[in-house]
Amino acid sequence: MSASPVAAPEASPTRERVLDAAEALFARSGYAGTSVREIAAACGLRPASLYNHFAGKQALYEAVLERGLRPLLELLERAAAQELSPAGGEALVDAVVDHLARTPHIPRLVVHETVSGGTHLARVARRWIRPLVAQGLATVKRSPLPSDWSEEETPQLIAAWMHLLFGPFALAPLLSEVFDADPLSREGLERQKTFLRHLARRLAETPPATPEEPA
Amino acid sequence: MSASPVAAPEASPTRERVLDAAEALFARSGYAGTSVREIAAACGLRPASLYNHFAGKQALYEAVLERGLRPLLELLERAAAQELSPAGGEALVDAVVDHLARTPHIPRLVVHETVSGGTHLARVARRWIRPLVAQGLATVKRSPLPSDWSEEETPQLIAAWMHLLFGPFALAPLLSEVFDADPLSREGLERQKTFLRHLARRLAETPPATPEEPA
Amino acid sequence: MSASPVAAPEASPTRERVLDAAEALFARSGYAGTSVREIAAACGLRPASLYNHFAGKQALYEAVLERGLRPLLELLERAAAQELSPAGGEALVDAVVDHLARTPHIPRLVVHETVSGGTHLARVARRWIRPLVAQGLATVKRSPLPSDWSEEETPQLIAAWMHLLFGPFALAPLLSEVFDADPLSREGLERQKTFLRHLARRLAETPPATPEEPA
Amino acid sequence: MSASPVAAPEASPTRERVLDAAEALFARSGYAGTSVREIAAACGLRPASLYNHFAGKQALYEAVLERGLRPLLELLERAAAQELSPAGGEALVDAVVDHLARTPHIPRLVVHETVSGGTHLARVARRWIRPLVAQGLATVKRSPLPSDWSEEETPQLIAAWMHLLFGPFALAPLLSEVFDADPLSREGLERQKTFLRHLARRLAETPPATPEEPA
DNA sequence: GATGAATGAGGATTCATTCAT
DNA sequence: AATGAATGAATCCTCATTCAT
Repeated sequence: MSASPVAAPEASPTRERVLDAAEALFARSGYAGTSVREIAAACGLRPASLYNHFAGKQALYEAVLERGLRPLLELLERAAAQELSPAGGEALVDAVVDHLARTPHIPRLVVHETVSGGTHLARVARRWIRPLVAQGLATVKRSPLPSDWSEEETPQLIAAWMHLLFGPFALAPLLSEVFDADPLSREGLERQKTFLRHLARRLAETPPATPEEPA
Repeated sequence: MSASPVAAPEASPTRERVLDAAEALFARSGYAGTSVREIAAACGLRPASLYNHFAGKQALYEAVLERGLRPLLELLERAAAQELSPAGGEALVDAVVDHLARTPHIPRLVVHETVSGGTHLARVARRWIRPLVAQGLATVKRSPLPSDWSEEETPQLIAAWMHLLFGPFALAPLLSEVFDADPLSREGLERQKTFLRHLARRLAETPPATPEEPA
Repeated sequence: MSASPVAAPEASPTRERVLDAAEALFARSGYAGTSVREIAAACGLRPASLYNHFAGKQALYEAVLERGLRPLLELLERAAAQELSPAGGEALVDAVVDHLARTPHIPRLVVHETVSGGTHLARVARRWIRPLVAQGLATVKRSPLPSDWSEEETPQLIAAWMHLLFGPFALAPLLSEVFDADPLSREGLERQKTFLRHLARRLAETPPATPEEPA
Repeated sequence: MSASPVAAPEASPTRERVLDAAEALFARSGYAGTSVREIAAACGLRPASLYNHFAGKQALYEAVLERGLRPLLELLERAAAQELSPAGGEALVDAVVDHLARTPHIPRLVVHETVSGGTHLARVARRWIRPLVAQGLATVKRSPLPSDWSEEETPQLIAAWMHLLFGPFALAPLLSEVFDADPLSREGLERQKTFLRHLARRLAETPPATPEEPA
């Protein structure tokens, strides 16, 4: 398989090195804020050499996004495929946080892309995320657990979890500055997981009888 | 500056027009992704003219951030100054969402800046947000309402609210694509407020006695 | 007229300087063989400055072609408008040679463009040259002079005159090398005019009764 | 090179394939307008492979010119070697048109090279064409046929035939556009040959007594 | 206050070429 | 003989900025 030049279109030590460097830089500074020169320098090449591996900056960017997003989407797909047991929510939260912690560039990349209204993610969204969300919605509707959440609120709930899961990674620089603690450190992540599990539990439980909120 | 005794030190119709255009573009594409030309075109000027009003792109950017952030910080300051009544959380959520809805560029701008590790926001954070957070933490600690949340979790809680409040604005393009509904439309915002109020209530209430759960 | 920025889209000392330099270089080396740097250097500017006057290399090229072609086409148009007197052919030949001699870059430019199958000239051809040729054909047909030339041969005849008129200018470098005499010098041009007049006379006259010639 | 005793010093199937592709592309777009990549792609190789056959782009170009020019020059040489019979002019015209029609890239290539003042053709001109022209001139002077053409006009006459022979090939794209008929089609070439024979006859014949042209 | 023109620095990309394989 | 990978030089062009007007 090494001999055939056609076989695996993506796999070569250099190619991966380029992808790694590009991933880090795109995650840090976004598409527009990253220059091909920087990427080349970061992986010990000259700019011209990158073009032996990728058709251009845009193609490189999409390859980075593709490579980074696939495992995440697969994780979510696998999760969506299983019925959500009561404890399942917490397990999923843990799994996602653990995954994101292993590829911390990706959530920042995703947020960069999303906040810029990037066309590529829009395509990914349509092809991958929408079915996922659809399945998630279906699952949530079927599951008995949400107590006082109305059906109308489920989109917000799903979006909220997205913000809660991606936000800490994407906004890590600011949070680190504000709270004097690196949220991506081992303890930071552990705390985050504990917190999100706690939150998941609280949201899944039946609320106490609400004493007729006056206002 | 001569007329209004209270207003900002510099204010002129053109200046404001430039700031408006720049705010929209920086919010859409970030600092690196926005060119001075675009800004100039968007407010009917030539690039050279912008330099009659701002020292440069960076200065313009900071002015935009400054102008956009001040009211938000003041809102939070006022909120932090009051004791948090039980219903106060919900009121604050409403107030913040309403404010952000009125300046929807700002949360996107903030997320752009934050995710890029922008140095400017870091400074703002140190000067403005940290004291705010400190005061918030103090208030939360004093307040009787948090039920089963440990002190350790308050930073996460505060950060979580930040994600929940800013996320929907920042990631609006993706959410719109995924949920087939514009989260920044009137109904979208109303739904979001309802949801967040609901969430605030749930988080503030004492949880039912959770019998088991060993870990 | 100087004050209004809209009035004359083409006219400014610098712009003309750029067009002059570009015309000479494009004529010498063709579109692909001429770099923006060379053009800039040839008119005492930096490359970036050219973009204050032209949208890009292609636009500059088309402006050169436009500017150079218009007078030539107008000359031909005026000529085509008049009936072709017997001596008219010779006068036209003289006029065209004189015109081309005054703008010797243009025929080379045209040949460059033509031999490259340039898309721009194709458009010009359709819009300008075709009607000209049509009119020329009509005139020729109406005129009594062609003696033994058949109607079928008129396209060839017209094309031949084109080659005879443009060729000496376009291929001047080679001819100069081969004949040890600059065809674009004063005497060269005079000789060329004499020759073409002679040729025109010979082609217009009725041939002597060709006795034999079987095939 | 081993098999054929007479043939070119270097010849290999691949080499010829490369030359073919290069000839077509150089003829279409000129030297500067043709990239090594294009040539390689056109003959199913990678750019690097070309360097196994040619020292570089320039060498490849010269090989193309060499290969294309040699038969043409030999044809002219043979023609020049014979006394020019009265009908010889027409026969030569036919022979040249037939030859050019068989290698239509070459005239375009020559025009490209010539109009660019290419250094290579200049060398070829000095080494090959000048002697040819010299011999042609000598022949013409000796020959009784030109009637009213003065000796001074012979260079123009020779150049004119060059324009008439090469022009239709080189400018084929434009002519095709203008006359709505492909001059390189079979009928087009036939018509061109007829026309040029006609022209040659007319130029060779003694003109009728010119009635003292007044103007 | 507005701008046309100029520009140094840098943008992405293509070029012809080399070399180890 | 063929090529993947690397690269210096050059490509066109955009950038933010300045300055005289």
